[in-house]
Amino acid sequence: MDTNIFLRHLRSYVDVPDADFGEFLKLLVPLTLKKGDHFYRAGEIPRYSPFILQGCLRQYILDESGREQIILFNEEGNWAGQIGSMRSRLPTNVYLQALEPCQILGITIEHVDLGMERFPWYQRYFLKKYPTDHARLLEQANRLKTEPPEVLYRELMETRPSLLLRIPQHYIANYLGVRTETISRIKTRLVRS
Amino acid sequence: MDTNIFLRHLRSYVDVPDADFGEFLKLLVPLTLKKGDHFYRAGEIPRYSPFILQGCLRQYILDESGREQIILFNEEGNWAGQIGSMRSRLPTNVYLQALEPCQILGITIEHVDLGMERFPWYQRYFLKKYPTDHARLLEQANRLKTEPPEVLYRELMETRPSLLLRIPQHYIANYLGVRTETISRIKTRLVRS
DNA sequence: TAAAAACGTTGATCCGGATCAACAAATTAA
DNA sequence: TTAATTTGTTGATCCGGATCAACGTTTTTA
Repeated sequence: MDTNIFLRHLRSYVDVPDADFGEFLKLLVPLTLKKGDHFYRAGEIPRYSPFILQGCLRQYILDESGREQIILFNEEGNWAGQIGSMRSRLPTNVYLQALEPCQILGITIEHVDLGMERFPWYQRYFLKKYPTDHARLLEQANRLKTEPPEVLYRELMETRPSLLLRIPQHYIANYLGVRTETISRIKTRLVRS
Repeated sequence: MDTNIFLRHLRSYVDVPDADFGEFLKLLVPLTLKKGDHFYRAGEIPRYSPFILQGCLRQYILDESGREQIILFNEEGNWAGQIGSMRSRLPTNVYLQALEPCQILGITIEHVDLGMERFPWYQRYFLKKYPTDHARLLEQANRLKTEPPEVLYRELMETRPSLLLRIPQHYIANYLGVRTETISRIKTRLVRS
């Protein structure tokens, strides 16, 4: 199991001494998911926060009418967790599902705390990452509300081209808030021009 | 300056001993805002996180085209802050502006930490409030993207009727992602039925 | 308190995306 | 490897909200 991508992720935020990384890894447990598996469901309190070594997942909620609404996609090299829910012990209301076979490193909230006690850089990592993520998520949510779908789709092509290759198009459509037919038409429009 | 609303807010999350509250209040500083004042702007690191004793504010961002996009409205009895930005010392990218004359209790990040050391209930308050807020915000952002504006407007009438009375309608329109004319038409439709 | 600015309404027209339907292509499973 | 299921495309029609314009009302400010 190649944990290099995890080290690179951490180092994109803070300095991580080579010596620490091996120790730190002991706090996480390797897990695998089959395509379609749910890592957790709404109503549960997740046991692990998952870092994705390989694969792709989607987070979605069920609205009052029972329709799935995709909140975001997570690819390898990122966390996909509802860590807030783990910390507060309040059930989450999101579903986390593997869209491909996945290799995961899972960490419990207890080990998060342990890690922060032992490794000062891990604390700094949180301090830097959390508010940034939160802000970016809100901003993205705002774009989904205001920008026309063609702009959003072009943005995805530029910022996350891999996503468009690996994920069924109707998931993209759902995420962007349009029908899959509309994505089809956007694509032909983009090719023409 | 009536701080009762603040005590009630805290007590809606955790038990606060009467004796503690007076002490705790010393960690906050009373501030006032005139209508139109900005409490902070994008690019700044806010000095205080504001609890609103009286009044109403809006949080908005400026998109690449320079258009204002309202993220949310905050009325009295709530915090309106970008506390993540204060903690991480990274500049925020949101504007916080008073839509009415406001009475505020401001707290610095240093005093937040001090408060958490001194008052265990304040720690529990954070633990309970933060993830809940985060989740609710995301869910609301998702509704703005998926629900038709008439549904959203009716929801506002039920959940935040005071908002519709005190805020200019074009702000509501911006928040819901439609034009002010559309709100006009929704209102007449709702009256008819 | 008068003038200016901000705010809200109504009508006409236009357009983008939804919807429905039929079919094609690609995956998955038996 | 064939059948079944999932996924994607294309066309026709419809509808909700954008846009533009004109006007009325309310709030600000001098």
